[in-house]
Amino acid sequence: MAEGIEIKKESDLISWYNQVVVKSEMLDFSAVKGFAVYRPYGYEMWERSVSYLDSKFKSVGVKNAYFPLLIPESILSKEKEHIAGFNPEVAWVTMGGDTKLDERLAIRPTSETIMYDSYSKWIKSYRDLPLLINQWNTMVRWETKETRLLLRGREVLWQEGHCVFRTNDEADKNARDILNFYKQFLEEMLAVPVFAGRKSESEKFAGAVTTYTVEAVLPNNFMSQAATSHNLGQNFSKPFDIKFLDEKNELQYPFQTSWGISMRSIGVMLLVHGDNKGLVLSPHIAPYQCVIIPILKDEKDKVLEYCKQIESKLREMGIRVLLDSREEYSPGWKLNEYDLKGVPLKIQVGKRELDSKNVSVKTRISNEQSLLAFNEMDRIKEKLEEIHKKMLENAREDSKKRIREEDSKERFVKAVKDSLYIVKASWCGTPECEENIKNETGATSRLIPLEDEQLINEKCIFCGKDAKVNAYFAKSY
RNA sequence: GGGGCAGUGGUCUAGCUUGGUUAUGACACCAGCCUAGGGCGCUGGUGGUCCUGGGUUCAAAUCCCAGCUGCCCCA
Repeated sequence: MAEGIEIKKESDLISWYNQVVVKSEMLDFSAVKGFAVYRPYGYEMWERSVSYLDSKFKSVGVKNAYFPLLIPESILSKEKEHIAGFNPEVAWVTMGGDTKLDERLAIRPTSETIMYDSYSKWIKSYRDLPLLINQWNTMVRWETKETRLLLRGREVLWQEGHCVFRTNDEADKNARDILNFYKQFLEEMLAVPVFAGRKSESEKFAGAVTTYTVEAVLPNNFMSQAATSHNLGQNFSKPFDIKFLDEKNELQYPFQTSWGISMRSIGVMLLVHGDNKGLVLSPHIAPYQCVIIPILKDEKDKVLEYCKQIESKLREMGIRVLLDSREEYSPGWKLNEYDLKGVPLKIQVGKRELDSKNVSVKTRISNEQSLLAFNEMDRIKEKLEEIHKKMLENAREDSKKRIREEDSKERFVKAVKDSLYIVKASWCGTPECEENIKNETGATSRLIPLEDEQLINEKCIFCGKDAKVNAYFAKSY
């Protein structure tokens, strides 16, 4: 069983993070660098995420399918920017048993190429469009830098949606609609507020026309990309020879999107909400929303019987509840254990509660304890909703405090270099300027707001040329 | 890509500088007793490729080299 949290969140964020993720029994390291083990407690959060998102995707007509893990090099290389972007981090299969393969096979770093190879066979007429397909799978990118549980692994659990449309407008709308689903997921399920925007030229997906992104603010003034959605234009339909005949009997190249969210989003949630006692989970994602801890001293059997009544009542209400009646652990031990695991509500029940037909309810976020009558238990449901709302609100306020508009280059460089705060500033948007910013500060542009905004300054914060957009700058995981 | 730090029963660790008896302690785990409103207590017990491989040596957890894993810094 897990022990206490020794490393504080504020003193060393990553050590703290590794500690709570492992000790809460969500994930573990494996023998291979960058490949994590997802234990039941962690995997259940992913299952809940999958089920939420899957029904969102299906609500706009997207169907699930499954494409191969391995991609022949000739197919992966068809789109030039795409292969240039991914080549350094592709893992290759070169042997089949003892035999060297004639053509090496890439373990998918993403599936645009293998899927569009099929799409070119399936799409013949405007009647075949739109084609809306998603797959839940894992991909492998051979990260050479440091890897981190959930945040940057070599194998990533995710979904990738790949849609094909007749017009650019339809494609762009799809990319934005999905981005909106991601934003809803992060806020409604994980209580993680995000900023939506688009990526700069150098940060966008290899082969995309536009990459939309949702980014979360972290407690160390980093930003983390929680999901992306790409408008691919005709950049893939042309090299992959995906064509359809329109109503006028003319051959056209369709417009495509691809979009994905990974289990990193769960990691971001842990960073945003966790504290020195462990995880803090939104009731919407928590495997257990509520744990009952019996105080088994006087009238043990009656107390236990009462606990079971409470358990079944909560279960009837559709609440995910755990009654932990193990006698080998003390109540105090259990309180600490479920704090570590982030359970939103703890219900303590002993002789006192039995006699008064009450339950004592304690929240994870504020550790406030209150008394609730047995016949008022409907309020638990409200309490859970309040907790989620409060978590989102708190995180939103915290995010805002960490962002500042800036118009002095000197302060900009210092702020992002030392992660003092996240900077929003006017910017020229060119790859050269971004490269220089990265070299000097270690930070990059994280997003450019979607709506047209008034420029903070006429000139670029860094190079002083004419500014084109406002952008957020921070280091990232 | 370059550099640095770390790795000792399940967990955290002492020992390493200066090689030498049976590898230290705490927690966890198991048995029994005892307890119970924020990590109870007592007694006894199980558990070790000292990260892996090689080298130096009469002798390596300890010194040297390489690799693996984790973390940090620089490009």
